[in-house]
Amino acid sequence: MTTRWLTPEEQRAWRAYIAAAHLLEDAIDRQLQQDAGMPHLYYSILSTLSEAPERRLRMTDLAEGLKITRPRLTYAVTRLEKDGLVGRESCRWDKRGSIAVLTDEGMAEVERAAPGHVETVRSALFDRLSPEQVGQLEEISRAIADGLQEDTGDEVPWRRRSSPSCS
Amino acid sequence: MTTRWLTPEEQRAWRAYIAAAHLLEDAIDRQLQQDAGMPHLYYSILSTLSEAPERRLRMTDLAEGLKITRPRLTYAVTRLEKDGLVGRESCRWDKRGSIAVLTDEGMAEVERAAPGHVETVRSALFDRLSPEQVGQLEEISRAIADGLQEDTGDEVPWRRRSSPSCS
DNA sequence: TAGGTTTGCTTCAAACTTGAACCAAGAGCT
DNA sequence: AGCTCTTGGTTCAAGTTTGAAGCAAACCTA
Repeated sequence: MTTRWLTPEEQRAWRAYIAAAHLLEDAIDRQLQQDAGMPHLYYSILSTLSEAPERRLRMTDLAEGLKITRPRLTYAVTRLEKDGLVGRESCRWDKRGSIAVLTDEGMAEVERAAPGHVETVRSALFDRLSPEQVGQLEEISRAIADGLQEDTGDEVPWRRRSSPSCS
Repeated sequence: MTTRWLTPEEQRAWRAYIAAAHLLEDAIDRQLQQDAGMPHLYYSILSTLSEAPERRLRMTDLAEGLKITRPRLTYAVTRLEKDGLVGRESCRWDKRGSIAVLTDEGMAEVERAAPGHVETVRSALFDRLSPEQVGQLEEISRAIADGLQEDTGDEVPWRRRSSPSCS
């Protein structure tokens, strides 16, 4: 089958998206690196844990939630552990399992860094968009994510993982 | 001033965006790595050069166009040069300058890899979006990019760089 | 309950990215 | 010309990411 090339509109959209994505991720990484000494992903890990029940999550769940590979998460958590911001516990129900726990220090760090981070996200993104555009962005993002996950889609509600606290 | 936290809509949009961006970039990187043995950025470099006049561009212009840092570009071009896909020329008007040139082999490689890449972009992104959404995505991306560039904005049409070909 | 497969996570080497430091060449004074 | 400041590009060390192994604990299925 002959290639369906991108239309001019699609090309423009694609290039604009790539550029914006680079610029945005850079801006956010830079701000967090400055202000909290860690890249965006690491902050996301802390932030995700801070909202989880008992501030703890299994590695795999964390990786899945953040859409990153497990080796990447392992590396990140190892560093955050060295910094004293997270700890690891083993799961007593599944001895293979490893659970990341946000320490008090980690929680404090999230709370300290959050305002600056939010301010950056706001000024770089939401201050530039109309409320309709915010909705559109969500729609578009979901469409993309849904499409890319349906292949890998472990959407099996039964066979659920162990309880979050796992304790 | 007290932090203006994200509204629930903004939070949803932000998270959806982060997830989609990760998934999309991963999918594209994976495909290109498989099919062309290089990450997305490297392909973008080749692709950008392929459309430039005389297939050549100054390093700084290339870095600016792709919104990446110069060290990153230097590293990438060094590798692509080792692979024989690009070459470097020095600019005779500005002896500091370095110009990346797409080789014939590089051009062939872009042409070989393009269909698969486009197919991936299409199936991951554009097949999922309505024409209106494509327009919205472009708008949103431009709003973000414009906002983030106005600080750094070298939007000075005079004081232009040397001619693209620089020869 | 033994054997084979899958799952959860880590480890490893190689590739990539980052920010600071560096160097040489242009530009703007005086 | 000489001096300084900026610009274009690379280099370097430290940090991060990747994909392929590796390993042990579950999960079959017989």
